[in-house]
Amino acid sequence: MPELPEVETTVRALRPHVCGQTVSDIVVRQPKLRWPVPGELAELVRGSKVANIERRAKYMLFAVGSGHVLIHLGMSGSLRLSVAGEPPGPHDHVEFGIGDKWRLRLRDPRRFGTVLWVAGDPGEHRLLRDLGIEPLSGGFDGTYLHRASRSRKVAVKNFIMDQRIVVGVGNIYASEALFQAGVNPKRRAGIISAKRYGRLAECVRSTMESAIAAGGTTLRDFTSGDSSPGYFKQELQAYGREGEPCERCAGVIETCVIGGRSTYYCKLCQR
DNA sequence: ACGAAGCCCTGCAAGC
DNA sequence: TGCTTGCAGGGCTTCG
Repeated sequence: MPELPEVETTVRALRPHVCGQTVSDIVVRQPKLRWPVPGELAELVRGSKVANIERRAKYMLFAVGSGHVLIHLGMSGSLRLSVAGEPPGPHDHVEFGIGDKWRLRLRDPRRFGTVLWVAGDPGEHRLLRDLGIEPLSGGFDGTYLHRASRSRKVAVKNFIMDQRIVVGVGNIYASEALFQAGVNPKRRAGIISAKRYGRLAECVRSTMESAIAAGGTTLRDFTSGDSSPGYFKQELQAYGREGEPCERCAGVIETCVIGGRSTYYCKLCQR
């Protein structure tokens, strides 16, 4: 679930329920995530208010007390609010009491997610300091991509998934944006023209915006235990559509592996 | 500096 | 039915 649009959707959904509320307690059932959940987390945040929730790349930053709780959903994570009293699921590894009404739970079967405490400036944190530009920010455009890609030999799909270049683009939206832009995902990043990067940047942006508008794929229902599948899946034109007709030409969606990740594209109209 | 591969986990679907 | 295999929306780390 968690690429930029899903993380953004999560943050927007949580804010009205969580901001201004006091963290009453923390339960860590499984501290072995991507990195160990800090043992002192509970005493650091218990009794403090959540002042704000922000997103940077695919990370969420909860401003609590004197610092921030940094959360990444990894491959299989989701954050959901349950009403207090509802029993946790088998993969609800970390849980925050929010006020006296809610439980905020990190559910993450594969445990690639992250829950860390950041004491200082989050922008200086080692996980955040080298991150690239936000694709929905003003500075993200074809000129930026073109300049950053010169002499790069990686496939353009890997290039736009590189979080040091542009953040938030994961395996699904990389295929989608390249499909919309008519750019072959295997093409070397360094030989693509500025004009084509202009179109690609627009397509990355519009794909993200459409997905956010569709509500992402997580956290549709706060009070129920499981989340609904989300609407954007219906709008995918390339990802997961192997063998189906291309929506933009007479071709057929094919699949290949780039950088170890499955990739969907149309050989005919993506050059 | 860059690029490719390994690795961290569990769940699920497909194939035998 | 039950086992094995491969694959899954991420990204840090290591190696060449």
